[in-house]
Amino acid sequence: MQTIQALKPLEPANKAACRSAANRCASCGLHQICLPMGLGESDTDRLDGIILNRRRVLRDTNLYHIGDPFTNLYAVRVGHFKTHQVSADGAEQITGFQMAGELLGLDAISTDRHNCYAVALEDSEVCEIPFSKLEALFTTIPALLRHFHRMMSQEITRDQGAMLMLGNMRAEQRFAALLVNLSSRYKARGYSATQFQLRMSREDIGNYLGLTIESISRMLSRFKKQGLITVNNREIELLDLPTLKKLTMGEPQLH
Amino acid sequence: MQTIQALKPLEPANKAACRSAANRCASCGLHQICLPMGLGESDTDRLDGIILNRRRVLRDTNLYHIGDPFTNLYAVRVGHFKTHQVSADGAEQITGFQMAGELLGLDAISTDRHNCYAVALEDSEVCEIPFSKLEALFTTIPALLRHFHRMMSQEITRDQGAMLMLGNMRAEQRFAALLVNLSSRYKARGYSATQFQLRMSREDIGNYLGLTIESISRMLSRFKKQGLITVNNREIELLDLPTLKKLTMGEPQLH
DNA sequence: CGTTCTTTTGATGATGCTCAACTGGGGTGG
DNA sequence: CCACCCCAGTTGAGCATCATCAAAAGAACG
Repeated sequence: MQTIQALKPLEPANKAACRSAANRCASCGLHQICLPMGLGESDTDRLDGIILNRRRVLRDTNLYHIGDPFTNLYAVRVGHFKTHQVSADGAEQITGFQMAGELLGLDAISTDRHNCYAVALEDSEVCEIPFSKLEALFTTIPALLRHFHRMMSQEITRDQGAMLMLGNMRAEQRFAALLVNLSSRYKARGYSATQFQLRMSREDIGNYLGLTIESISRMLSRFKKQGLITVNNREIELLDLPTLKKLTMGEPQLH
Repeated sequence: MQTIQALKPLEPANKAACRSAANRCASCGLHQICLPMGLGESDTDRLDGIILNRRRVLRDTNLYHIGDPFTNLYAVRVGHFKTHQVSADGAEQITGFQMAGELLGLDAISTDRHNCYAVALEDSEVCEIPFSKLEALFTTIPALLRHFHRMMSQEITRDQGAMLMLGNMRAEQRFAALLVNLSSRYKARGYSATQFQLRMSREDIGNYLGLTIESISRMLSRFKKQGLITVNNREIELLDLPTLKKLTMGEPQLH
């Protein structure tokens, strides 16, 4: 079970101790994906200087709730998260799954309050980035500001891609698209592109894709029967990535 | 027809002339919605100083194409735009409708190329904001940077709201949500919240909402029959905004 | 006033949802 | 250790929503 998945014990609350070498951006395996991407050594250190807290978030607990006052951005250090919105009638919509090196909280800047819920899909850790201190750094580290803008812009593009999926694709396309997407993100992080764990429940997958849990289950069975994947609970292997990629495209449109 | 809708003639290509008083941010009716929001007089002038071009975009023509190199952001000054994505199989998805005071091009920052198409829905005008010059201003006008971040963040929230709509709502809810959304945006700009023109075609509406043109047409007829709206081509009046708002919520979810 | 494009309306059907029953793994308690 | 429960997931049957196809009506434009 992920709940009791081994995590290196956190250092004592003493902040200086928390910033031992292993916790520094410079020595973090994600620093070429995460916020410090492209920064020189000294600038990375200055960014490091404002990230005083790592925070552990247990499975199924919230990193933040909608409406919480906004003070920090968070970078996922270990684990996985989902973010979700809730509509007026209480319907939930998962707006994204976040993995190591990705930022959480960008949507809160506009209103100074968080505009979604962020929940850990497994026991996870985040780096807490005080936004006001980050803003202060922007004035003296242009490269940091640049990359921050890129990350926000990327989030916009990502969301618009999700709109494309929800608005235009059939169930099978959407599901294939999610698998291919996860695959490429794991690959970018040095993990296998074809074998990984689905950190989210079938229900989460269905919700994200605008489908029901039953539909997801049926597609998993079908893909398995077709020899495209193997599944064992949440462990999945993509046996035929090229065909899955083709599936994301569906029938070519006529006009 | 909108095609021949009266537009004040543009000044000659002479840039100095183009920045006549009427064209300046300070005297623009949108400056409390648009990028200069909250800036003092002198900072507004400095922002003004980098916006040398207004650009006219005729109906059904592109402000930019996907893949175009990114050099400028654009603020809608007059008219309306739509942005759309195209998937691998050629399916189009409209990701948003933009009106006066809204920014176009934020999605291009991440890759230095535009990641969507922007098309004028009617003869329109935009203010061209050279992004590199804007970045230069950021270092000396913190309030400008702040508000820029807010606008990007707002775009993220907006897109995630659209995901909620596409993933969870039924046809009727989506359509009511669009009407209510347009209504509030016109209201924020000082126009009537209940009477306005639908600048986009039925096809555009359907595409944006993930529905077919026939479904849109049927809902318009139904709403009309129910006394919620009146429609005449693209002219629409919302007769019962409270009920429309209720419709956006659909049946309250059980759990 | 014919041509063309957009919109409306109707009839039919497929995709994916709802409801329901069943399976299997994991944890708990006797 | 087994019995039991509980929850997540799977599978099946029927159905609703919305798409598709088709045709006609209305608006725009030369």
